[in-house]
Amino acid sequence: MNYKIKSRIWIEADNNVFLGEGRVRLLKAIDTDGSLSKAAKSLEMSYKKAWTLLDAVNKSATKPVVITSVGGKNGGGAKLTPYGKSLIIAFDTINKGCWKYLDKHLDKINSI
Amino acid sequence: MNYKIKSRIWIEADNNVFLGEGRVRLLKAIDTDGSLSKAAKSLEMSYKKAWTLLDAVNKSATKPVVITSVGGKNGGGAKLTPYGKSLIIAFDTINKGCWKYLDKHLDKINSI
DNA sequence: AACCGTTATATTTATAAAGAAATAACGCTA
DNA sequence: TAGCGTTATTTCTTTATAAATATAACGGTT
Repeated sequence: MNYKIKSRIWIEADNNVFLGEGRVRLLKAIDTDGSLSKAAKSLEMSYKKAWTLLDAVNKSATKPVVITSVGGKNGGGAKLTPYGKSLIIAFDTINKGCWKYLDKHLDKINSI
Repeated sequence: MNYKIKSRIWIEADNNVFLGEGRVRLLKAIDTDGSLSKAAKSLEMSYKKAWTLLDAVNKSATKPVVITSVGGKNGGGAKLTPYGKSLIIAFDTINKGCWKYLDKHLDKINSI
């Protein structure tokens, strides 16, 4: 039997978690759906949990990541800023690179 | 303010966690102390928690990692196998390399 | 045979995290 | 002004995790 190697990476700001895989997944869904409640539904997550995650992201970010609006034509919505979109891309790039690095070095374990 | 990037890596065997940072820390303490109960104390962890961790390691390992003995001269003890010692070294090597990789690419986030 | 320091295990009790449900507020539309 | 679909927030309940406690078994030593 061969072992597998796994990882989780996350970004911290001032000792608080800012971005992780779950939060990036939520940001992607917001970008697709244009709404926090719809994003929550599409991820099979409670609205409250999604709201709490997004709130944490916005509070620890150095620049706005998602702009929310309440009321109006369609009831409101949530929209990623260009900064938010760039964050998703950068995070995914680093994450995939990390996986690649780890897979490349797993034989250090399997060959013992 | 600048972001920091953090990670956790772990090894899985057959969809079960085999080795992670906490388990490696425990193995190191066992190697130092020669006893699971002493290792637990030195890590300020309950004996039961330490035992459960070690049990999980032994159950999912492909080769013996720690040999325990009960009764006898000093009441018994726990001793790493050569395989166990090699695992610690390999895990730490990969983990440090992962940190280095991530730190090198953090500017992808900070420079947005 | 009694003692000792271990490993091994079950049971109970706290504590923390997650989930569910309800409600308010907002601003456009009709 | 009543209705709609959102965001925003509180409260309560449930579930999962961790911690604490107790006890058995082992095999040398004295």
